[in-house]
Amino acid sequence: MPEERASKRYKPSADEVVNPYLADNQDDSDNIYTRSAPKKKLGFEKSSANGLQDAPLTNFVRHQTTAEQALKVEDGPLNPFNLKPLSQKYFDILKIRRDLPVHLQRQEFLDLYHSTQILVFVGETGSGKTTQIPQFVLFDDLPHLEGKMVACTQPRRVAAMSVAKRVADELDVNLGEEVGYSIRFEDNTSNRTILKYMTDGMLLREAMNDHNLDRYSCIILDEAHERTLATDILMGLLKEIALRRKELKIIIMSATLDAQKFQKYFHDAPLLAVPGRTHPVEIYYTPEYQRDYLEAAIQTVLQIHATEPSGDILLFLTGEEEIEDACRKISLEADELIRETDCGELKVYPLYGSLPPQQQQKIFDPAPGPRVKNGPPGRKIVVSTNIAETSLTIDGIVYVIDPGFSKQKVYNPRIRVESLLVAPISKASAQQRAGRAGRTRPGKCFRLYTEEAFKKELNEQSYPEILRSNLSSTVLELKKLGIDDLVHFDFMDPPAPETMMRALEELNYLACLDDDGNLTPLGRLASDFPLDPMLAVMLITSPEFYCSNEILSLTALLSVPSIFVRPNSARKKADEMKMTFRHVDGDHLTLLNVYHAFKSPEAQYNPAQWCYDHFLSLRSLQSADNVRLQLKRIMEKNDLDLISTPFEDPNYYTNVRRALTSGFFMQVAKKSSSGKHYITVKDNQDVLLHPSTVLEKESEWVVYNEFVLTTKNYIRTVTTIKPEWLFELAPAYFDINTFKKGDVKMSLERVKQKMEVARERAEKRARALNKNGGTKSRYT
DNA sequence: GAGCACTGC
Repeated sequence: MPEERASKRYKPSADEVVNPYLADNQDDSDNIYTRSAPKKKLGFEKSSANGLQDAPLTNFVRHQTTAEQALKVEDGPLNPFNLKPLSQKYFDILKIRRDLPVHLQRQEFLDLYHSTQILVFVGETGSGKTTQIPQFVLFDDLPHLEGKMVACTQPRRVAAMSVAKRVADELDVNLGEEVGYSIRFEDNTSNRTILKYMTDGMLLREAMNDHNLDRYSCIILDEAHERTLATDILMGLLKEIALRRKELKIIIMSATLDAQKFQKYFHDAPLLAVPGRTHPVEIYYTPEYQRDYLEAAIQTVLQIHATEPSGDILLFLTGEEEIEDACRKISLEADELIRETDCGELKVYPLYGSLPPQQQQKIFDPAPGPRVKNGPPGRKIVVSTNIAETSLTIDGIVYVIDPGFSKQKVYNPRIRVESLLVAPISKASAQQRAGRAGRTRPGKCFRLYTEEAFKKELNEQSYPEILRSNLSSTVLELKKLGIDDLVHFDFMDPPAPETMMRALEELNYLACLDDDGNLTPLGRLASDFPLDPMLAVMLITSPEFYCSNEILSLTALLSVPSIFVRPNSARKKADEMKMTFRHVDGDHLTLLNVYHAFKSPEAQYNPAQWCYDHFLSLRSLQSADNVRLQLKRIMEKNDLDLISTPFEDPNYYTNVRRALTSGFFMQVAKKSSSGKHYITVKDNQDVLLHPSTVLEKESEWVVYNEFVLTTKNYIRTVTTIKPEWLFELAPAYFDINTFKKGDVKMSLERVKQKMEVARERAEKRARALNKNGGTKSRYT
């Protein structure tokens, strides 16, 4: 079988990593990113903010320090950042740190860092870049002298938290003081903080209110190769900020693969590459195309178990159902294998995002021991989605099986639908997967496709998220970030024009942007909420419908994973339980009912038990509570009233439905004349109500929360509305002249006529009433 | 009569 080393170890030579242009022209002002600001000598003669007169850093000159200087200070005895004596634990960790590959290149890093405003840094797994580089920067940037901070972004919350904790230990400070982290719902920093780990989304949020990110002297974007939406926007933004703030330093950190693309994007920024520390992984390909990759995967598992030395297996599949199915089959076949041969026990663990945390934890259980004394040891196999590719690391994996597929989000701007499709992975992904076999010792990766297919059919990189998403939120954010000219915004990968047009159009209908594309007051308000624009607009306008408390709850519920649990073993019971919360007018109102029940004293007495009994997800309900609180604070900050229609008022639920319509008028469907399906308004797509709905089939007009494209076109989470509301609440969108001829248009015309007649009658009645003096409910 | 790859504010 053909072989290939998955993890190459290399150290780039100097001419590979140093851009000659920059090296020769360090002070050339033509290069906009070369820093040539005067170097200040920053002594401590005067009393500095921290009173560090005898501080170990006294002789450090900002942006002129050397590795040697830093090493000496690191050796103690005083902590340079809080002047306390350094602990034994600190020195123990220091030894390990000095052993990391990145340590050898500290001076090289500083030289490059001094020479440029923007630096691209490439470090493979195990190089120590995430923990060490920000510290290298700290000793050179001395942000505390300027009242600034160094920021390091991560795509995931757990990473931001755990790395911050690690680095706080390494610097011998308390987490939240000199070193802290900031993620949604939790800001663990203080006025002493000089190094802040944070999610990329969090930094983007900060940029919305601080366009120059003035509180930072250096910004490090880590894991940039993952190309999250937030990282992509931040890169474009930082490219602009760099022009306005010549003294700001920027480091883009990435795994090897597309470093050149980053360099090129940042005006040929210099590159520093540091090797990683992983074990070699042998790659095996199948000699021919595998029609049934699931079957091939199972056979490979059994073959490894029967013939390979001990070591755990990681198998990548695409989704929950496929994984559960594979786990069952593997267990059955393994039992048979054990009966027939003398091989060890095989323990099978599924792993995917929606698995309850206790079950996710099980993957870390050690592999089973031998069945008989002196027999072959047992083995564990983890069958996982992409979650094991980046988010979760399992030590002890020696064998990886990669069928070459994953579920990927795709966006179709024409019908404005995001959906999940099973598609071939990229070469970069395949390499990442293979790398999972070499974390603790040399490993093997079995690719269930041919080498030819790998070379010719797989894309180099996965498509960045920005090319696969609905961008209405992003466009609103960009506008709030002060980017007026979106067409000329320098995206690393510009999204499809149609996607941008769709987003602008949607925001215009929502009155978040005016006809010239400028942010309206409503748009500015909406951008303050971490929500999809439609949800934000619904929430902001809800006080007008006397139900902002209810819409606040509903918005939170729609922003978290499904609160309904439906175990395979008890589907019927779960469905029955759901029906006890049912509101006939639809799923949104049913969600609200569940939430209210959850908040009742009876449920709060023992929420875990209550949720279990009612087939509800405690995790989702709690996170909805969390989101609700955050949104509530933003509402209060913006003086948006929190009000309810009295529950006894007949309009209680009607008001909620009207508020819902005011945000989701673009997601309305009407029953077809045959009554067999629904048609989406304006897009004229044939859709079906999702089988999970509690809605009765008679409803003529509905709003829906999601369009899901699976085996069929479904609309999910649906509630009935009155078509009259559409003209009343979104007259610009429901301009009959803009509709294509057909079913929907005809119905809308009839509704409009009826409304005319009713209006005339009402006027007559009103004139009569006025004479006699009438009353009106204030809640409609 | 079905499903929820994974993140993030």
